This record gives sequence, structure tokens and C-alpha cells, in this order.
Amino acid sequence: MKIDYKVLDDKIILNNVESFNPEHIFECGQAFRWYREDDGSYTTIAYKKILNVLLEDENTVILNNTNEEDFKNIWIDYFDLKRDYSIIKNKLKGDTTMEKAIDYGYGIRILNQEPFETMISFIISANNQIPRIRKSIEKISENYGEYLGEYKGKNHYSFPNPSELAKIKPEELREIARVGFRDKRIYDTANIVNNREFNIEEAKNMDSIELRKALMELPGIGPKVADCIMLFSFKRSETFPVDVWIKRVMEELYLHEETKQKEIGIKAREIFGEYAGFAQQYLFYYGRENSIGKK
DNA sequence: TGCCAGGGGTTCA
DNA sequence: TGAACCCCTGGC
Repeated sequence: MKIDYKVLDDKIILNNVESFNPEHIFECGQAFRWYREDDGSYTTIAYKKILNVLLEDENTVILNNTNEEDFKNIWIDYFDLKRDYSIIKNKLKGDTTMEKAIDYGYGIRILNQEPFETMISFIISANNQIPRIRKSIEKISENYGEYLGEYKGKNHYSFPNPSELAKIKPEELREIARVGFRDKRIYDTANIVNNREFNIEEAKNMDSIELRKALMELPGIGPKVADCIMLFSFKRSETFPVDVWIKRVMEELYLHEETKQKEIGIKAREIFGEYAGFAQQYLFYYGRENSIGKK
């Protein structure tokens, strides 16, 4: 798929983009490190860069604070820009529910995030709340990441790499980042990744069954967290993470009865097939923003 | 004001 | 299968 863009100063201007809305992308639950600015744009930290994303108009997106080299090396893949989302949408629009969800979150794209950061972030997410998860990740970055600079009046830091985080003792993580009982899980997983017992580069080449199994052997990673990591940082778009929100949405809109988590994952793959991961994001955003299934 | 439930699940018995 | 779990916020 051809990408229509031009470079202007420190900006990349994306023209004629379909399916790209920063609000949908960042607030559909896949990422934690973004900040909504006063002008409605989003500033995000990834791959040791500070990037600002503005929806200029219906068909134009501006990537601020970057350059063509980073665009080609990082952001095209990060934003999944080579993928034609109209194909996915057409494939998924088999029922009125999904049609509504897609119309609502039409600008969602699944980001390709950094595996290690994604692993730790979703370990933190267990039995936790989004504002607190974000705070913990921010504290970890501030204290153990690299200073990247200031943007729009705020200092930004990279997420620490495995060798940096592996050094931090559980007690300190708990104290500084307020991660609670997840402290040891983070410490242990960071060390396992750091000493290559779990090798991220090798993991990229595993088939999905093997990868899921390997991830679930890590402390703090169960079925749901493993699925999130696979979908958001290992490009496994057939994966359908089942959290409490998706459980409610699926039960209310598709299954019409109480169903076990594992069963929901299986049914979802039957219904949505190879694009189950995209379906999950559309449903999550639609369901959560509209409080579907909430008692 | 103060108490209590509940949260992007995982782990351990 | 079920209880426990840090911590924090929102609701009463």
C-alpha cells in the first residue's frame, strides 16, 4: 500500500489517510504512554522518541517533532501504515453490532509497540485501573529511563530497557512506582528477559501457539496479558484478548449468556477469524466508551 | 469525614 | 475453583 506523505520542517504530513484518528488509536486501550494536549493532539513516547500526532482534518494527519528517517524506520511500522484497513473493515462488517463498533472507532489502528515495554505494562495492568497503570509506567520511565527532552512544557523519558530495569529491586519498584504486589513479577520478568532466558528477537519468529506458551511461563503473564502482548507488540492480529470489558460486551452483544473467558476467546476467533484482534479493539473502544454491559 | 467496594488478572492452595 | 492481592479513587 502506497503512503502519501510530504516532509515539512520537523513534520510529516500524511495525506489521504483512511482509518487514522489519534483519539481512537490511543484511547482504544492498547497503549498507555500518551498525553492529550490542549489542541486535541496526542504526544506519545515510543522507541526513544517524542512524537506528537495531530488530526488536521478528515484526511490529513500531521506527525510533529520528527523527520523522514524516523518516519521510515519507526513510525510507518508503529502505526501499521502499510496495512489497508478497509479490507479488514469489509471483512468484519458481517453483522450490525460490528458495523456500529467500526463506525464508532473508524480511526483505530493497531500499533506495533516495543515488546519489553508492552510486557511490563500489561503485567502492571493486572487487577489494576488505567489511571494507576499509566502512573506506574510514567514513574518507571522517569526514574529508570533515559531523558529525551521537553515537549509542550513537559519532560519526557524513555521506558527503560531490560538491563536497566532488571537492576531495580522489587521493594524499590513498589515504593517508587506504586506497583504493589506486581513488584516481584516485574523484577523477575525483567531479569528473565535481560539474561535472554526469554529472547525477544527469537520470540518474534515463533509461531503464535509457541509464543503464547513461552510468554505465559513468565511471572505475571497469564492468558489475557499474553494475548495483549502478542497483539500489541508481536503483530499477532488473530489474537483476541478477553478482559472484563470484552467479556461483558461479547456476552451482551453476541453470546447472550454468561460465558467463560477461555470460551469467549474461542468463539471470537470463530466469528471474526484472522482479524479477531482488530474486532477486539473496535468492540473494546465501542463498549467501554458507551458502557455496554456495565451493571 | 470516613468507610468500602472494585479494578485491563495472576498466582497459589 | 476460589481467595488473596497493593493501592487508589469514587460513591455513599
